[in-house]
Amino acid sequence: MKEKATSFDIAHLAGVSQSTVSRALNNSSLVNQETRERVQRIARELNYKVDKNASNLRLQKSSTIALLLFEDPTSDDSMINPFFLAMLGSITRACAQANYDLLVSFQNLEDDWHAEYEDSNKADGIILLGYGDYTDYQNKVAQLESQGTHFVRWGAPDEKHPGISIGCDNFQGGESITQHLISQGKTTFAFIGDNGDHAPEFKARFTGYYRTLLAHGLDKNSSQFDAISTEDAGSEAIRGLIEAGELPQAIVCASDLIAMGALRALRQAKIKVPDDVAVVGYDNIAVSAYTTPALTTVQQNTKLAGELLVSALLKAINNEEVDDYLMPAEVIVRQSCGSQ
Amino acid sequence: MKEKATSFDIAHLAGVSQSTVSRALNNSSLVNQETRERVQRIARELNYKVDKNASNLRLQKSSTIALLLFEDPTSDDSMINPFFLAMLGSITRACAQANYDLLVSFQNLEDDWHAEYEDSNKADGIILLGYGDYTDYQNKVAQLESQGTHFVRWGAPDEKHPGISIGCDNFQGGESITQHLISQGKTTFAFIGDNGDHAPEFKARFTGYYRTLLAHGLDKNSSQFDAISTEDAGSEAIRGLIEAGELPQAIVCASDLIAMGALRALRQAKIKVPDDVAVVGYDNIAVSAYTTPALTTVQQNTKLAGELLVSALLKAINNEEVDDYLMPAEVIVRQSCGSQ
DNA sequence: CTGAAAGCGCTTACAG
DNA sequence: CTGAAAGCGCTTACAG
Repeated sequence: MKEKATSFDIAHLAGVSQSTVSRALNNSSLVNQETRERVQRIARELNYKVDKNASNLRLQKSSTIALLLFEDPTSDDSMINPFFLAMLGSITRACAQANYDLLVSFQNLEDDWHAEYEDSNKADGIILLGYGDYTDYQNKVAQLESQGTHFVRWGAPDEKHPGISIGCDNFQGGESITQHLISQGKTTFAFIGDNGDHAPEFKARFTGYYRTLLAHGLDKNSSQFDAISTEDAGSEAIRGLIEAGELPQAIVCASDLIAMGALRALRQAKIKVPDDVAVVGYDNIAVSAYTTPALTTVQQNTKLAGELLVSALLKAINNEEVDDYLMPAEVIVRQSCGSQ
Repeated sequence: MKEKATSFDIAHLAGVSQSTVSRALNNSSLVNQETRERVQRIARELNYKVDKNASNLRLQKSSTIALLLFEDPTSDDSMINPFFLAMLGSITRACAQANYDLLVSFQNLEDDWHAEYEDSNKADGIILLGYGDYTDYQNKVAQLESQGTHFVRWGAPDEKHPGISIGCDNFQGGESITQHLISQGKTTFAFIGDNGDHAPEFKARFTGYYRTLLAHGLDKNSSQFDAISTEDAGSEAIRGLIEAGELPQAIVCASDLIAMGALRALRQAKIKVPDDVAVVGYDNIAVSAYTTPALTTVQQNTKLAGELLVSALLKAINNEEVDDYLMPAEVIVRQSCGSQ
């Protein structure tokens, strides 16, 4: 393995000072064009690359963004929520476009919380995805804020949370999907998903759902069953619902993963979807188009979300004013709700 | 935003020299225990974190691994192959466990090829995932090798490729799935997927498929249709197959994505799977369990793959001897082949 | 347009 | 056990 070339090596070969090499490589207008071209040519020949550690140290920045993914503590360790994977993809692309590197870290509950990315100058800012344990999450966000760390979080704006948030309107998503079911003539409902303060996204979806029923005078025809965002929890909740007695006309699941489990449990119980009961999900993960029947769901635009998260963070890093942004959620109609 | 504390600030507060602070924080045994504890306490109070750029610069390493994902140039820009996303997840976990950071980069064809991660000291080594354009890929691998970069690639060992490879046995996977179909009594076959030198993984799967037919004297009963790894290509190929005339008893797809498209095209043509024709895929992506019928496919163990890639790279970085590794591929039987 | 010099914040060989 | 000093490889204010 060859020794790595430094700017001094190039300076020597080009017969100029090291300062001039640095200027030439940074395309400074201060340097003679002929000199600049010569230096750049030599740099290319030597396969020279600026040492990022040195340049970052000098410039006190890193051109790197850290992505922290907080997973649901109870979710299967080997499986990452497909929705976050999709987000990861779009964030990666957006970073590349902005010429930033992306440092990825999955935070498990057991891990030490290390938000040291910015403190240690490894990253100029942080994107937070997911909640993990919500109480824990709030502490972490508060800590980031108090340290003056630049960060953006995926989620709804919230007075309890400082910092910039980019999210998708879970309340409106809950409304829209419920509205769709009502317009299909459904009159009795069940909501499958946690509805507590520890799961704010699900709670907002539930609230949108419930308010819509209320507006139509259907709020008495609703039940709710707890479930975290896994298939197994969905199946479990459906078994509870079946045991509880009468089947509703429509089952609204707080996530696609829950809906997958619901479809499975219903199939096992020989209950036909959508003939006996309509089922809808939330997230529009890739799988949802392929279930039997294909799942009607609510889409969050992950491509746009990634772009917004990155551009908002970059603005924050440059100390520009940034507003929270709430994207609209869009109903994707497939077969599981009986519309088609 | 507060100024970041440096080791000098801590030295000042602790009444010791900056060298001692550095030693104390690195748990050097050279420092008095009482002093060490005092320094560490003050560091904690100030929320001090070692500046990674400075320490990396000094140590000439980065404790960071770069993951380069080469996508199929023709695949939909907004969609990342779910198989790679799964790999990404397991690599991220493995890195975290080894206390390495992970820099993620998606390389599009249009992008400049920049393997400068190690050259610029941003990463100590590189993991290559995917091929993109294969000819291009070979040049890049050769370039990495000639520069003495530490890298590991996902794929089969190959004399034409220098460097360490970790992969899954595509030849054996092709054999196993074909063997399974033959044991189900199938006697006529079609293979959907490219079979050229630009797609070595598909080619190996095809070769395993074909050799198995040959061994059973069934090689005359086989046709092959080109397709890259997308749904659309799969649908397109199936339409070609249908137009070509007689339907085989089994369709072997070179990837699950192709198989998805195949199922779609067959459904549109009112051809029943598995009653009229068996269909099998390759990869066991999450979606494959949810298609109708659920897809029989070949699994590559992504969790193990991620761990092996990371540990092999770490060994290479430490200049230890590393061997190529070829994982076995496992047939996952579901409904689409008619076995259940 | 160019060069000599300072300094970013660390780690560690050297001297005590 | 501790401190003073060198040096990792850059960028840029300063002087010319």
